[in-house]
Amino acid sequence: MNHRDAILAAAAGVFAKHGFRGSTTRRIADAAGVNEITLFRQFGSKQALIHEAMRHLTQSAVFALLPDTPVNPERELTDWSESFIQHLRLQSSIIRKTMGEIEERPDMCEFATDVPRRASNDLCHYLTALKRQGMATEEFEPKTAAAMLMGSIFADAMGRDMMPDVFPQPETKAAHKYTQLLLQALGVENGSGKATSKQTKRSKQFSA
Amino acid sequence: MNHRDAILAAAAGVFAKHGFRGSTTRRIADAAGVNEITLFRQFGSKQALIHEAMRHLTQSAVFALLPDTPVNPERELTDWSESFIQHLRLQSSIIRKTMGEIEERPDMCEFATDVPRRASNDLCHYLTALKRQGMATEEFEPKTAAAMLMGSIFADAMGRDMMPDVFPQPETKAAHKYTQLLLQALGVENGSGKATSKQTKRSKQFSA
DNA sequence: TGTGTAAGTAAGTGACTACTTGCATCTCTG
DNA sequence: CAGAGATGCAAGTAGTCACTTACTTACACA
Repeated sequence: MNHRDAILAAAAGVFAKHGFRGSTTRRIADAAGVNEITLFRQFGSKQALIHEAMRHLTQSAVFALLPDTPVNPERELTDWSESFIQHLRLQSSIIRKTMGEIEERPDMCEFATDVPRRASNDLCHYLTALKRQGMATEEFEPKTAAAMLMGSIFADAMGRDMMPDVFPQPETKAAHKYTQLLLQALGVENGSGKATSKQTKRSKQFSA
Repeated sequence: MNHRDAILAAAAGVFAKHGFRGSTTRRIADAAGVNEITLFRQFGSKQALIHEAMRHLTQSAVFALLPDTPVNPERELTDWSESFIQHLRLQSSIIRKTMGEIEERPDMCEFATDVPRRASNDLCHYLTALKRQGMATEEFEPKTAAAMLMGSIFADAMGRDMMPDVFPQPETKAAHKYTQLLLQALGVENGSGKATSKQTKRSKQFSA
């Protein structure tokens, strides 16, 4: 691996563990297996290095796309939700650090908001299309519905390790459950069959 | 104000702004209008002081209670949601800092999880009662529904100032909108009678 | 008046921090 | 082989941090 890339990866890792203040140049250099001075020669300053590491990280973030026109809402939305929650869980440390430090370092804001912004945009478009195509029998605001699904997923990804008893079990089904409950609110029929099939209004996926 | 209380309040304020590492004893002492040495004589160490300040803070946190037996779900849940979101917004700085540092300082965990734990418990009980009383026509898991409502509110309180365009407008109605959408998912009849779909219903006025 | 307690002042300690300088070493390329 | 650029090493700078020591002041109470 390139020295430069090793340093960037190390910086991201150390930042995820210790935040900005805790990311000493010594720690980053040790993690990268590189002399501390190399950091300064390559990036100029600690701030520039971490800035660069964050940009590098957010640029490489990808997750599932939603189709332009809904076909099987339950499956499409569940796939998306699971991909989204997985991304948030993998990055949970770094997200928590960034959120905690955003008031002191507003320059980080663009990196922190990039992913959720794109996600919200995609989801809103999808929900609007759902509505326009008459696949939802209930009235709803796409933005509110999108904020609810994303918020549930976000809170789960951030909070479950701290208080597992507050979130639905098992962890692996949580995104699916949030998605189903949201579709229930929108009055979207249970999509286990073909999309154009039945007209029933209730979905009882939670019978226990 | 007592010197001790002034120091505790100052510590909480400085922590909310700068986090643990950024909460230097000098900053806290200045904010409290007290000599730096007084901190150490009163609390022994910086860590003990901040620990004490956090305990002091969480103990004084109160928000709206849900009734044991639901009467007017929309109003009761909306009141609760609004009180909860208001609490989270007021404490958003301190919550973000605590979340960001919880991996480095697990001893803070109990303070961070105390409020949401209590909230989740209350909400789950309420939703279970709703179900037991047959006030919800749809099937649902109380824990999933509770996690969704709390998650939406939490994400809104944490994220709106960073990306206002992602959340429903206006800010003051957001908690109400999340609550309504959740009730829609549970199949709880709309108390205000302005929903376009589904059975509209009788008066909701019941309490003073 | 004497005593105990909480607070302030002054000075300093050792550890850590970002960052710099000077010089030696290595590797790649022409 | 020669030169250039990247890297390492040793040492150091100026600053901050939590925390300590030794001494002084202010005040309450008996």
